[in-house]
Amino acid sequence: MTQNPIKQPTPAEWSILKVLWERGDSTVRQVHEELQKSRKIGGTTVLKLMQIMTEKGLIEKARDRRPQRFRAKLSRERSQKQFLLESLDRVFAGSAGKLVLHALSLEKASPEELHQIRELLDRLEDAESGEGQK
Amino acid sequence: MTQNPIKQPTPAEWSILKVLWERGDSTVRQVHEELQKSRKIGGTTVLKLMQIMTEKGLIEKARDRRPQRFRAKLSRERSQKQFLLESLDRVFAGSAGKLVLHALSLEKASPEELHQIRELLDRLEDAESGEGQK
DNA sequence: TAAAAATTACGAATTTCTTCGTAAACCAGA
DNA sequence: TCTGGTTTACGAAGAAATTCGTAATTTTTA
Repeated sequence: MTQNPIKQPTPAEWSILKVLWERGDSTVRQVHEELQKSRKIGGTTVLKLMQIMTEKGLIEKARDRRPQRFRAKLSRERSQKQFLLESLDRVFAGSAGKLVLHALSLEKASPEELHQIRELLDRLEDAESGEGQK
Repeated sequence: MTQNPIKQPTPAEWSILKVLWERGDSTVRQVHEELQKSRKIGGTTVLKLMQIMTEKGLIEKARDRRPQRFRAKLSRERSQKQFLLESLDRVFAGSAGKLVLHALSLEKASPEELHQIRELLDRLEDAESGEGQK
């Protein structure tokens, strides 16, 4: 077997992963400093969380020398996609379209992003129309 | 004050809400029967969950006569939107565009949905272009 | 190298979620 | 009305998530 059934990160774990993705491999101290900017949290709490995440396989030690550095094992993109896949069933009854429509209606996407979305949409609809004549 | 800081439903709670949304106001027994189609779960477990959900304000009694009926307090749409709003920060670092792009790339939206998405996109980009000259 | 500082391990308390057993309350038919 | 089945309340156990204190270990520095 390769990997245990991939477990979704918990909210606290997402916050740690976010730091690792944004500033690259980091020590516990660095992660702690970053998290403290947005909320009160103890240093050993962060350490413990990161130890558990290591057991779970969410992160790994980037090196063993003493101020250990950790890195996220999965890319941000991969993790986000996984998150959406699981949310689809639980929250949107499988309807990806509903999900997208709701997300768009939040009106929080930038013009550039809207443009990218349109391009992706074009590709998807093209693929769609070609489908019939296989 | 009106409402406590809206708490996201837990996975088990989503599954109960789904039943209430899909078959309308229901008794504990009815919800239980529905849930059992997809997984093993005790009757009193469902009851307890629904009692807690009532305390939290997620659902409410539709009537008090003995086989009590419950209804979801928030619409499915409202709840889904709320879910996305919270996911945005936690998972997508605020980028709604990223969220939509990932969701689309799952390629799980139907042609009709893609069409609806395009229409919404048109409206959003129109609004966007008009923006500059306020 | 010894003391101080930083880092890590360990264990445990707390909270939330999920689960259910048991008992109380209620209702419907005999 | 009595009684048996249904429905509801209550309490509590077990698992997962979050939190941290204390102690052990390692590194730094004086």
